[in-house]
Amino acid sequence: MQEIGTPHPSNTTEDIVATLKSRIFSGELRPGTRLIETELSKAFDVGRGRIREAFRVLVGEGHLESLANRGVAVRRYTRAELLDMGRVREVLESLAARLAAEKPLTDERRTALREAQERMDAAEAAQDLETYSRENRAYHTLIETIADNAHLADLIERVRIPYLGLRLPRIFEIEQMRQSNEGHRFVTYAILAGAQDVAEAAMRSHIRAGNTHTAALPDDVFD
Amino acid sequence: MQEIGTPHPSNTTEDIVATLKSRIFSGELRPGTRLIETELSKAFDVGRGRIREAFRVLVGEGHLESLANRGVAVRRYTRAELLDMGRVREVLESLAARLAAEKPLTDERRTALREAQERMDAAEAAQDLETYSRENRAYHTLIETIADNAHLADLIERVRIPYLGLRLPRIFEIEQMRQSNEGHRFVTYAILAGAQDVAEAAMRSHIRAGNTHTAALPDDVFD
DNA sequence: TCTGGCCATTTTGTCGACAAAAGAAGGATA
DNA sequence: TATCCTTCTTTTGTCGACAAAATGGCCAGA
Repeated sequence: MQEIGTPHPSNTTEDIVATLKSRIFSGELRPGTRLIETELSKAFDVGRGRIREAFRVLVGEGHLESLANRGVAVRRYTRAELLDMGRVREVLESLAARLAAEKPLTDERRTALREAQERMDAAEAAQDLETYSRENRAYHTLIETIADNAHLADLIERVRIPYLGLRLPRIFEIEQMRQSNEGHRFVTYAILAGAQDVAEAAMRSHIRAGNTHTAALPDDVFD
Repeated sequence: MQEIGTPHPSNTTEDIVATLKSRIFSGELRPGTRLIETELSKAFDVGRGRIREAFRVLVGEGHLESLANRGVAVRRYTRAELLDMGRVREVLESLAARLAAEKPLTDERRTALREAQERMDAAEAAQDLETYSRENRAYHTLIETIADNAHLADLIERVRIPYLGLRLPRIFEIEQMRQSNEGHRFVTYAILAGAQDVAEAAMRSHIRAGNTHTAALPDDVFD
């Protein structure tokens, strides 16, 4: 028996996709975690078919991997894959920086960019790794927004996620944070000045520096 | 009644995905074409559910778009989107060229690359647009193979497809072909010489030239 | 106590059936 | 003749049920 006006549970496939994705992003669902259809079916109060379809979308997007008669699991990454993705991320984020520098900036956006930089500077000064990490993420997203290229944002999402999914021992040590933020300042000023080549180059070396740390990750991160 | 040893039609979801994708690639299924579940269900001799799951994968990969109570259709692209993708493609293919130049090349690969270039040269000399177009595709694929970065190849596929799906009036005019192949020669020699920066820059301007033509496409291509 | 095979349980893969939504056809009214 | 409304058909969205595969536990034999 069904409530009037709610012919079917209102959790649409897209809702489920979005929810699952955010759980993967947040690291709540760690790489390798197997997703059980019946479980989620009950949790979302929805037929198994809908869960399955949501799974397929995520597989297509590359966030889940399917396991042949064993359903799906949150995608895992080898060190080599992570490094491969790092190289790609380098050029994608650099392009975002270039495009951002290309656009004529509105006053709102100039302000937003400056404030984002100031928040990172403050976190650096306070040596608050947690806040810095969050603001760092927001900063890169802001640049993608300014770059205004939907495809680029999609692809970047695809090479950025696993960094969040992995439980890294300590993503940023204090000294790394200092170097990272110095990179940000170059990028910020270049974008504000409309210096496209500089923005691109600065972002590239900024990301590359991050990748160097990835390469040095201990083996037990890849469980 | 079912044959022994074939408990279910052997068309797996992945098979269906692959088939559909190749039809989209080849242009047999043009952008905007609506895909009917029951139709494909009969064609593949498979339940509708499996077709649906295949659809979802393709949606996740970005090759199909879903239409809210009207199923899915082959993804369409506006001119603006195509240009956005062009910018992204620029940096991705350039990275592929750089990575290819980075790798120590085996003799087989040196030969393969030289021969690919020679085939394009021959097509250029013969003014055979059809062959050149096919060899051009193979050439870029070869570079991706040499670059040996699975993620990169995936992402490139995602920004390359629509060019093939669109029925362009004439992708290459003779003069365009000549310019395009000159670009290829730079890239080829740079990779053979291990000149990473040159390879990257040459590929970038090669792709950019192609994008210029995209920008000049007539409106009626976007039906 | 360890090893190996057998059985119960869980979980996935698949289909067919039903209901809702969209689209097409045809008729009535102005 | 044009427009709107009412069917009727097509197509999608959803679920539950069944079969195959994998998993885990149990017991027997060494």
